Amino acid sequence: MDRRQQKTRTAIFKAFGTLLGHKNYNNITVQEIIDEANIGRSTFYAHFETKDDLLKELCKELFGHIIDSAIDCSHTHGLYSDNSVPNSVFCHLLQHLEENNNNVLGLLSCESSEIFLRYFKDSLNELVQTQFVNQRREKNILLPNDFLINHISSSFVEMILWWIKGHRKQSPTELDQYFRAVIEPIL
Amino acid sequence: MDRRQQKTRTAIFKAFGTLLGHKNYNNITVQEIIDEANIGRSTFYAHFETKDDLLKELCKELFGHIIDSAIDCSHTHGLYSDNSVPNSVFCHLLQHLEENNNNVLGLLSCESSEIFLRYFKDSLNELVQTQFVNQRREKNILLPNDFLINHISSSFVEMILWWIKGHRKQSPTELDQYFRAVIEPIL
DNA sequence: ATGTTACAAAACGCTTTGTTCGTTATCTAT
DNA sequence: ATAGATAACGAACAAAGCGTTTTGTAACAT
Repeated sequence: MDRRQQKTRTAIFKAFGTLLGHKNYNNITVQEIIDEANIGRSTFYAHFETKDDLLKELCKELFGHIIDSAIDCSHTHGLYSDNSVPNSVFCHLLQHLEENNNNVLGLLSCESSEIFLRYFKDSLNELVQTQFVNQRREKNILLPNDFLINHISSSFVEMILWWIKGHRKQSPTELDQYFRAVIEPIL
Repeated sequence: MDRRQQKTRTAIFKAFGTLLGHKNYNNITVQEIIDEANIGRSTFYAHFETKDDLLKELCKELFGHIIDSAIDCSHTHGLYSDNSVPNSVFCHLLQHLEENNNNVLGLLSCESSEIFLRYFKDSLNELVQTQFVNQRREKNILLPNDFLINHISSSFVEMILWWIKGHRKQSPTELDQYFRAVIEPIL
């Protein structure tokens, strides 16, 4: 792919991320993104139809990578197959988050975090679907499968939100413990 | 209070609700609200500073009533004090929701439901805080209190979201069972 | 009945949006 | 190295939406 395209694309993403760091999504204008990215107006619209489109593409890249990495992880040393740390996809996810490549945490911490968390949850749902189908016991036979999946990924995402709002005082391992404590009893 | 004020206020709320029924919040213009409510432009701005302000006020009225009613309920026949149905604040909440006064369900079902759910969760947090403090056992001594509260109200709200997305096939009683099944094991 | 207050309607300046177009700079392939 | 393709620039544009102001009218409370 043309280097120029790649350059402007990342410039836009970076500028967008920077702005999100100290402004609400709704209050960011396209012009601000353009200025921050130092590109021409028509160039922006050549890459993205609207601001919403930019958001969607950013999320696609962001969470696409995260989930892919999680799936890889679960393939290489299998879910719950041994007790070595990290022993769950979620713990792996948490550590991946704390490494904070691509400034994921910055985006999840910003005023408009809700938007990203919602995308995040959708991605997670697919992951949980593939990972937890075989984890069910007789205990919860009365619970519909999709309810359970929704509950698990929601709990994870909302934990992240809580974690961030509390200024990330806990380590990934601690969070993983909390998460297990509320999820494993119902599996 | 002046009858005229009350009339326009409710007219605006109603128009806003109608529009939200088939348009995304972000794509609704003030002018559309004005036309739908059949009022003058300046009148709208005499009542609400912005569209966001209108949203906030609507949520305040909506969830204020719901939570108040829930608190009343818990006072009158006490939480978990007897086994009569409804025996939990949440079951009461669910039934209250299904009665659907003020078109709460309509708003929670619309494209912009996320916004309302977020307000809903904030209100719920306070409720859970007051109701669940004494419910803890030694079992979960390792879990921070605010984590638990967040987990409980998040789970409830996300269940509602799941319920609505699935076209509300379950009854309040069923939902209450699901909710207990994922919450009580960790208390 | 009277003073007060809310509403309607129109016009206003301003900001933001998304598009167009001619020019310039930078790439890729040969 | 060069030619042809393509991306970026930048200025200008119409259109849409916002929030304010003003003037006149109707409804209200007491």
